[in-house]
Amino acid sequence: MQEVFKAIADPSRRKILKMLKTGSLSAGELAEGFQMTKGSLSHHFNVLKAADLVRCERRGQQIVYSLNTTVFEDLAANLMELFKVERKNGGRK
Amino acid sequence: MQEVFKAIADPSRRKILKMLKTGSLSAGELAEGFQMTKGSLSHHFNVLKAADLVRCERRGQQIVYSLNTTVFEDLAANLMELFKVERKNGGRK
DNA sequence: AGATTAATTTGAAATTTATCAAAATATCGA
DNA sequence: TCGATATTTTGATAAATTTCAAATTAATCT
Repeated sequence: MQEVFKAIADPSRRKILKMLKTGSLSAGELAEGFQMTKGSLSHHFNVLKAADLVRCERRGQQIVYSLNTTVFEDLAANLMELFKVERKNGGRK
Repeated sequence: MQEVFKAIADPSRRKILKMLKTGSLSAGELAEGFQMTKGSLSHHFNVLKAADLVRCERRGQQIVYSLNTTVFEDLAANLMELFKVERKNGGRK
């Protein structure tokens, strides 16, 4: 979970996540939204992957990234722990 | 909002927030939960204050910290933007 | 096989962050 | 006012992060 918090702490990475909200995009398509080099962006992809916030899949010559929303639930729960008062049953199964 | 994301990216700071969930605590009381020096902790307090996640108030010799939950709503909304699909009315007034 | 395109990895420089020890500030009580 | 206590601020250092340029890997096409 620490890796998730670290991942979303960077504005560029949050922008990547937002871009992926509407659907999968290749590394190149994502790069069009940024000034920085593809190499730098690739680093950010790695951080997002390490946090399991995105998945990637090779499709021919390109690598397609997509959002992994399952982590979001954990993040939301974890965030609740920081602020919300305990409930009898925190909504988990 | 960037400052909020940065603030919660650090485990020590998240621990501080959790400790304050149950109620206000002085800098010294908070320090008891950590190994690091009071100076280092004070730095973390500053980061949390900059993000407006905590408020502080001098009470005699000590300085008492408390959670500011109003930011939480903004954070939650901002987080939704990263993952959730848009709604007609995102719940804001 | 060689050339081209798409993306990642590596190595290095610049910046930021976390931490400590020591100095400074502020309040209280004798 | 002086001494003790609580906390912050400063200055320095070590570690992590961001970024670029260049080298590398992988797939496609002729």
